[in-house]
Amino acid sequence: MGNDYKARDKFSSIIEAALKVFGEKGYYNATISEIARKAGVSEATIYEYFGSKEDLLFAIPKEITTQAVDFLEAIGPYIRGAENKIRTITYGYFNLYRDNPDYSSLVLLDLKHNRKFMEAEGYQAVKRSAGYLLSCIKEGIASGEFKQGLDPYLVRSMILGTIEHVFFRWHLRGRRDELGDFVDPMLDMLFEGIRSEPEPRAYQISITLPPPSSARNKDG
Amino acid sequence: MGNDYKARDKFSSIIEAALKVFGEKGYYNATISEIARKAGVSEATIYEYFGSKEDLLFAIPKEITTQAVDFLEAIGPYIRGAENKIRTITYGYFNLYRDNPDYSSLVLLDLKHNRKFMEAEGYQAVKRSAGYLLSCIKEGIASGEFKQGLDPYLVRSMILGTIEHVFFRWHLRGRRDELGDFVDPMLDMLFEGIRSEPEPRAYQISITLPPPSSARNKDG
Amino acid sequence: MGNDYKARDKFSSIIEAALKVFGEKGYYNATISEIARKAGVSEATIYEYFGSKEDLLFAIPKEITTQAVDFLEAIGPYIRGAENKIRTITYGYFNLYRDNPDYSSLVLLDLKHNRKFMEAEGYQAVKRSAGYLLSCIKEGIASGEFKQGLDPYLVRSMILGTIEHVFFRWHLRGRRDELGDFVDPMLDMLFEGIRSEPEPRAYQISITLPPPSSARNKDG
Amino acid sequence: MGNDYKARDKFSSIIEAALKVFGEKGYYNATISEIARKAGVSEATIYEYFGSKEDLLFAIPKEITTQAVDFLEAIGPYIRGAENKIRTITYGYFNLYRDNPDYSSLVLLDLKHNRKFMEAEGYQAVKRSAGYLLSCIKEGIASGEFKQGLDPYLVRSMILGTIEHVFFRWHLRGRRDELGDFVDPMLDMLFEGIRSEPEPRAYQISITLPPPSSARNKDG
DNA sequence: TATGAATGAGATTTCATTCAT
DNA sequence: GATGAATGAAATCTCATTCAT
Repeated sequence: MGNDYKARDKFSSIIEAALKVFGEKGYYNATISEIARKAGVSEATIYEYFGSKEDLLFAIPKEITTQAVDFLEAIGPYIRGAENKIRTITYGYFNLYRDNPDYSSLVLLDLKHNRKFMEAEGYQAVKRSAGYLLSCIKEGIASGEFKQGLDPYLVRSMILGTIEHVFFRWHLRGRRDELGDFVDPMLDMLFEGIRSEPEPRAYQISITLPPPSSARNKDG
Repeated sequence: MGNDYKARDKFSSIIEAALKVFGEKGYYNATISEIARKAGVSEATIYEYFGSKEDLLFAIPKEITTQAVDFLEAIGPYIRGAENKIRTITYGYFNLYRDNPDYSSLVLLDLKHNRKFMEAEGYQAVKRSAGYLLSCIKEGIASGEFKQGLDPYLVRSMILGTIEHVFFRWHLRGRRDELGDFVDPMLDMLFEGIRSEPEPRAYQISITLPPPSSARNKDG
Repeated sequence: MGNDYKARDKFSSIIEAALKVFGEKGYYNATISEIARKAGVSEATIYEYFGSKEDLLFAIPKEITTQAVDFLEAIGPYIRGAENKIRTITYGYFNLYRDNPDYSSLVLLDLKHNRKFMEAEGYQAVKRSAGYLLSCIKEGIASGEFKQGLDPYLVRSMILGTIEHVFFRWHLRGRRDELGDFVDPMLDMLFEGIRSEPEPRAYQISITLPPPSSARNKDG
Repeated sequence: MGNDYKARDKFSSIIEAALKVFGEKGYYNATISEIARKAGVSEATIYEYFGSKEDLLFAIPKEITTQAVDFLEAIGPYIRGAENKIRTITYGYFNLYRDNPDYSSLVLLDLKHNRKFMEAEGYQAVKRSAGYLLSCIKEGIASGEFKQGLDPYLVRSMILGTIEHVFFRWHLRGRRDELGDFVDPMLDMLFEGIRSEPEPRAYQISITLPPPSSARNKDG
């Protein structure tokens, strides 16, 4: 048990070190040796826990994304309306990426480009999160909140694509500039564009006509 | 002249081979040796034309993107309205990425993540194209086509982010599925969301009143 | 401890192999691959112990020269007179070069021409030994053993230059001919040339005069 | 003939460029390409004139040393005494090395370490010059100017070794410091050490004695 | 379980040299 | 004779990975 604890410790410190090193230098320019140094273990130890460099890469999102999605799915039912759910999820991404820059760098600059990742276990968490977002969009269409005939995949691509694009530029420019809150403005635009038109309603108009007068007769 | 022709030939066949190999395997997994084989030249010859592997990578967008941007900027003035201009540019990206999948793979999976690329000459063309898109968005805001107070950078991020995200998935899924035309639906949503509201108009309502009758008095 | 022993072993066998290969072929014509083969390790192992080919080159004199200089400096105080000290040092060089032909080849044919070596750590030992020789020459001048006004640097250059030149020729001629002991003849010449003149002494002369004769008076 | 002239021109400019580049960077770090650039010809042209990089290296001393030796040998007969001849030769080396630093760098740092050079044609000139110096030393011994029993090879090694050593250090220290005239002091020491002792001569001493006086008689 | 030490397998890059024009 | 263009042949160095202890 003490061993388990220590093992968990090592496992975590390796993941943590890998996250930092991968995030800073990118997968290909990172070396196992540097990760080992930063984790305070030997290189060989890393291979005790992870089968290969790539395995280690793939293990990272599994740890982090799972937590995030669990949370989002847990609070989902308590939020009313597709727009609000989507807003919550989007902020989930935003906060996750902003507060863990190494992680977002890793995901956006390394993981996303790795075809093998799609076959790895860690990809499931990512998929779940994207699937959850999709289901909320579909819900909005089904409930009539959003226009009928919308392509929910495209809507999701717009949301995720925008987030990724903005963070992308942020990373490539060295995270220098402040990341403003672009989520609300983005969703405002988007919802404005996809919200269903109000039904043409019949308005009740009451008009009180003045009593006919002689003057009136004259005019007539 | 014969020489020039041959030299240009080699130059092009190296670029072409590099595009293909980089596009397929990614920068780090591509080898000069494979590019040389595919181009039908020796490895050393590649180094005659390009100083290093990275130089070769950077030389590709310079060749391709420049052409595309030149074209867009040339026809720009003949297109009326910000929406139309933006639509044209977006289709420019779409067609370029769809018709040159190796190129889009290269740009989206390799070049964009390379910080050094931002300092390379070839980056200028990419920047010009993004700058042109931005100016059209600004123009739409200035002309009143789009809502006042819009963040043009965010709008651009939405457009580019969506395109990139969709192509991204396409590449990662092995370009299996058909790429539908998502540009029009996307822009429809977006324009709907950012177009200025029509001014509240005064509607003319004509009412023909029935002549007052005794029955009426009774009712009242 | 077993590990230390083995590591020291490898370190030494690499140094030894490098000494031999560099000594035989010269730095530029030697290859890491041959050194590795001769040392019985892989090429990569060499890079575990030495950062680069040049580092390996520079590591050799550090090992060897240090020992030699330590010895000379240790026995220095027990030797009386500048001439004797210089003779001892010169024989130190002579024996070192003669008994370690690969080493002298290395030093004379490779190291001495490497400007970077002058900035490397291993150069210190070489410098110390030359400095020690210089100080003995200065001592001889100060004590009056040698002529006043001598340039001690020039004297040192004559000693070292002669040694180097002779070994040089020896190496270039393939170490065929026997290396006679040229140290004593050389120093005899040199000391003869730089030793102070003996003070002009007063000689005692006895003359026995013949008795004065009449003849003599006539002459006068 | 015009062609011959031009050809000679190219030949010379290649030699000149090679001298400069080899002298500055050393043989191994020099490239044919740089020499070609500096000579204003194509790389291929160099191979028209010289069979290989090494041939080019060896061709340099042939040109330069031959001239110098020719001159020395020509004036030799007009100089009286071995010491004077040796002094003249030594100054010949000194001036040649000092006035053509690229050449001395080349000779001392590259050529001298090249065993193949000893088999090359250009080596003959070097050998002639050393042989001439040796013959002058032998002449001095034979004529009785120098001590009998001297090893003329050792004397030559002392002279050449000293010169080389001093220039060596000069080059390795980047030719920063002024090169004083060390030839005269060096030869003064050396000649002092090898000059034959004057024969013990019979000196003629005349003494004029005072005439014998009465006082003398008393003393007797 | 943990690791120090060792290495196999390549990749990039460099240049002297050749040859068709 | 001159050369632009092409390349064969290596060499250094890097790292993920393994294994005996």
